[in-house]
Amino acid sequence: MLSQTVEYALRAVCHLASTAPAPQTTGQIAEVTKVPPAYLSKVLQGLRQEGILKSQRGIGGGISLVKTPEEVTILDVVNAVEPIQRIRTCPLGLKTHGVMLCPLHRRLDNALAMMEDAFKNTTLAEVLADPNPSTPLCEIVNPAR
Amino acid sequence: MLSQTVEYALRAVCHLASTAPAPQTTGQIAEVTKVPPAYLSKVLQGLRQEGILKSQRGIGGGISLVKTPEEVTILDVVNAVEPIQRIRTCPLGLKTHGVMLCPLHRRLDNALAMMEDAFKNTTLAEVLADPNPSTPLCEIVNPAR
DNA sequence: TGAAAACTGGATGTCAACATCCAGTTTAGG
DNA sequence: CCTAAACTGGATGTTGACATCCAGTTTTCA
Repeated sequence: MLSQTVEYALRAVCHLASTAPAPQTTGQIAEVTKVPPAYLSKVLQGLRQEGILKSQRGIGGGISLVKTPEEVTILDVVNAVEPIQRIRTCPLGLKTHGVMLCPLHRRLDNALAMMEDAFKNTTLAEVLADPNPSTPLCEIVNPAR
Repeated sequence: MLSQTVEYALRAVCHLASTAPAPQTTGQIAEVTKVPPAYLSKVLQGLRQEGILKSQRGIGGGISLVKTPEEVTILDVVNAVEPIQRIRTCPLGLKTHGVMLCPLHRRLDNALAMMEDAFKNTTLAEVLADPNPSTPLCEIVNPAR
């Protein structure tokens, strides 16, 4: 449903949010998030080009968030990697474009809108602050057993 | 977000629902739904193998719904083509499996659940009965202008 | 200033989704 | 029983997502 690349990107920014504003190297992020390092490098490049992340070369460098975790939403990250394609005109290309989606596509787009909204209303800071026993990347803080 | 194949499958079953219980040939469906005929044939085969559609060979044959439009939901069709993958265990493979999703994946799965619910609560009959000026496959019945 | 750390960009490989084509099979109806 | 209609299954082609590798560039710090 959500692409693998989106999943990787979200893991990475969540980790960066948890260490913000300190930068992390691609290797560090890859290890924590369990994303293939070579591919993560490409994903992070994309996020940098979209203005979500910034990078610093050389010793002590790495990748960090451009904004604070409070200012970045899940939707920002999703849209930077693979924008949610809302259905705005009839996919069959009929002249009924504009607001006149047929009942089927109206419903499909409503579902997309719900998802978009949910993502728009969640910041990285909220994810980090969630009163959940596991940390954002799933390592147990308070094992139940 | 939703694959092209799911879109094609939904168009096809919507058309079949509108003509139910009369069968339609692959060619007829392809024309109305504007789906590549050769590919539609494969999609319909999949839906038949999943028990959503049935086929009849020979003159006068074609494809038709197994159940009535009232009994088939959008989710039935979506799941037959490309099941919605809920997040049930930690995608990082950490030992925190079960109900212990981290805040990030809990939110992603909630979004999937919302979509799943929306699809589960809409039958083909409801789509057809929608008080919308355009028919399920977008041809205008009452042009506004 | 030089060497190691770290990102950058391009080339390349793999695989599944999307798509097409056709020979074969089944069936209705004359 | 024969022919045209219609589905079926396999082979094949195309493209983009996922993934890897490496040579090149930038930067820090000793």
